[in-house]
Amino acid sequence: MFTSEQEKIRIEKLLKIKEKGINPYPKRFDRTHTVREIQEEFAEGMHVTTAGRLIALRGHGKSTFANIIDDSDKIQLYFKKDILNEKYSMLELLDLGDFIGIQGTTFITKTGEPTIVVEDIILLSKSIAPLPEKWHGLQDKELRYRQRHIDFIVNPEAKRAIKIRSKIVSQIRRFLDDKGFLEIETPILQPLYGGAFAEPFKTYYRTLNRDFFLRISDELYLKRLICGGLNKVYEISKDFRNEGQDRLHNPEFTQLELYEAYKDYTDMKTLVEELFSNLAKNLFGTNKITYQDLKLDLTPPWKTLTYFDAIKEYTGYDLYNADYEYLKKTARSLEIDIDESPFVMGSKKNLEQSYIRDKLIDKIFGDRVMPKIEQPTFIIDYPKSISPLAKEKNDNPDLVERFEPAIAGIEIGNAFSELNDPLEQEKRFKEQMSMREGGDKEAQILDEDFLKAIAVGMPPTGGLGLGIDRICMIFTNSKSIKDVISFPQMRW
RNA sequence: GGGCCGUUAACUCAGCAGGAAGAGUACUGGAUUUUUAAUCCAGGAGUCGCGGGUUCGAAUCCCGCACGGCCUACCA
Repeated sequence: MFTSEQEKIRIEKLLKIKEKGINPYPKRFDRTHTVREIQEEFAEGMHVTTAGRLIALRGHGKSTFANIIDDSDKIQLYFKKDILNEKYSMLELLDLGDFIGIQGTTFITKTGEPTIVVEDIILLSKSIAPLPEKWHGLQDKELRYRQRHIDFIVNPEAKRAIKIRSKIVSQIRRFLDDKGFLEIETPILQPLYGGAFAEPFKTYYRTLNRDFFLRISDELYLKRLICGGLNKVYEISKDFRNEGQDRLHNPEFTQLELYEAYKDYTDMKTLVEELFSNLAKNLFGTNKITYQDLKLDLTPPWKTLTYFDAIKEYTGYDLYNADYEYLKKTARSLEIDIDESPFVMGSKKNLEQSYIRDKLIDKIFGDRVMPKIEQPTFIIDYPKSISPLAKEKNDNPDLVERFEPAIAGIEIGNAFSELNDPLEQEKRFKEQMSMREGGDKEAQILDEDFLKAIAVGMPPTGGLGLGIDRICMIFTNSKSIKDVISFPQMRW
């Protein structure tokens, strides 16, 4: 296991330490200060006891400089033989990567560096496997994702993204809790999967002798809670989709879903705006952030653009009443490879013409419109056929009360005025089922338990889903979703 | 699924008109009591991703495979 030259050398040192009667892995260590506290409160002459990982050693014979790092804060240590006496030889048994505890007194060197002159030293944990090179760190992306702990040690940016993510999630909880929402956990293992268009991961539950699915969405269970009289509910947790991976998709990802009774999608818009500027202010103290090369302003109100106006604005084509032949022509002129798309080829299958049409429009939207929307924008009023859980618009039954917030070309969520008419919902499910029979593997499945729940009665309800990973990408300026996931999915 | 690129020391990388495996960091030994990418001297460290082929000779050329990255496709 530990076979490299350097590992063997370190193991020899470890044995030597044990021979000397020193425990290389003691149980605990009391600090008077963390490294951060020392840096923040720094004054010359402080007596401190602190600990951290040794990351640099500069020996000068009878004196040695070192740096320790704790969390993300560093400090310089100064070891002198005539202060430490026989303990100075302890340095010979230390390696970069070891955890040490020290007691000493602060001072400033002649070059101006806050430093601790060490009066006592204790080994807290011996490191066997060496850390990567100090200038370049760990560059290899495969190693960074597979050995994420090392990535976090040597690449401060990697750790920063994960820390900001934690703050975002806890701030979202605080924001919603303060508004009186209840956080509720619903099943991850589900006998049926619903609430989104996606292929699921499948598993098997022995006791019940049947297949289960990892959820693709939390939607239908949360809405059953609304039917049950819980008026403001949310859930933050993993959903799973058995699909491709790229810079915006990981097979398991974190969603916030929330539902609020007596509200509609316009209320959800306000909530999104409020949440984002709350996050921005708490994290950075400003609504203006930079993502990649884009300067973004999250200040409410955000721009609102209808789905078809957005298509017109970014492609130049008005597709609202376009027939299928015109759409195909448009798709080709936009260089969208429609022959590759099973839905477009669906004309060969037994699918509704209008459904194929709307799927194709949505492909044009996803490929050529969404990526171009830079500033925070609500895209509203989606076609009904691709929104089977949303309420129709009053003035146009072909469209629904739905929006997707877009930032920096990234779709970060989805919201509707939730459909609560059981008969209409049943009709929409049946349409989905016939699309499924026609070959659309992602069409939604009729969920009788859900239908029965809204048949008992669901109040008017606004619902919202937000992709937590993508929000974290925006706020941490990460180009890939992998950078905001502690352990991204890799082949084993 | 497709395309392009990558895989050489613990890390970052060179070497690829085929001819004895290299550098920096890290490591080992020595010198050095204010350095901070410390410095100076000496040294050790490799299944060149795996398998096959061509060749007198392959890290280098050819084929296959594995893993990864980027792009693309699929995908709310």
